[in-house]
Amino acid sequence: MKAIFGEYIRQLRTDKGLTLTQLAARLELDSANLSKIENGKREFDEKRLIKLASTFNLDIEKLKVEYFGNQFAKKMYEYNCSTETLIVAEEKVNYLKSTNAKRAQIEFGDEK
Amino acid sequence: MKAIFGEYIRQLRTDKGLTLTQLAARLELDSANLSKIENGKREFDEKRLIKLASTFNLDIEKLKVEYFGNQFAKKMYEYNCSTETLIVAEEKVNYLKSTNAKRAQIEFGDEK
DNA sequence: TCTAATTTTGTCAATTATTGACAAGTTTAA
DNA sequence: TTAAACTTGTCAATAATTGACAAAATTAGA
Repeated sequence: MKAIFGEYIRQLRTDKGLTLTQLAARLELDSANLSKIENGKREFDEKRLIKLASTFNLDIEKLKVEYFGNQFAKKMYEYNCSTETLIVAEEKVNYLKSTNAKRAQIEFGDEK
Repeated sequence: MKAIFGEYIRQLRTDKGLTLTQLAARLELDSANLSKIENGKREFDEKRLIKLASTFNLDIEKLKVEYFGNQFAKKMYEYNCSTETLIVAEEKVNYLKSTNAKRAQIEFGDEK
């Protein structure tokens, strides 16, 4: 289990036998900063998820699960949130989807 | 269902018959900015959760559920994350708790 | 209607956070 | 050793957030 996203990147990288410098070049960042990311001292930026996926041939959907899963876990750990938080989050995301689906229908006038 | 935290604040505020100015004073912010928060145009800052709880006599744990639940839902909606994300988040937060509990034991030398 | 209170919107400087970059250090493995 | 790989520290540049205020719009009561 990798509960820090950087650990996950390090795993991918070392499995493929890449150096920090090599992967950093692919991701367009400094190798020193990639080192910090892998060691949990900097955040990995959302905008590089796609590059990461293509570099390692990963399913972007699964990568997002890993990335945001870590992010939420970190917050919850930091603020000592109850697991109820996640149930509520699920309700709310479903609610957002349903209301915005409706809104989109109205906006595009395809309510039939 | 309130899927925007600001809507939740507005509900609390109007239920208690407070004006923006009155609540803003309690929360130590500008009423214009509180208006934006309630309308989802600015974020409510974590550091004011405690003031919010005490103003409305809310259980801080429940308030955190509401706050972070909204926050996670927003991210998931924005990035179109699968609900699998939340399952993974739960696993990871449990993992963090168990490993850091262990680490704390080692640090404080109270492994007995 | 008129008016005062309330709320909303726009703007912008100040603060704060994040990032990119580079140098200098340490560790690792041949 | 020593060269490559990795880590750490620093700092200016950039970006994001915040606080503050003015002005406009809305609402509610007289």
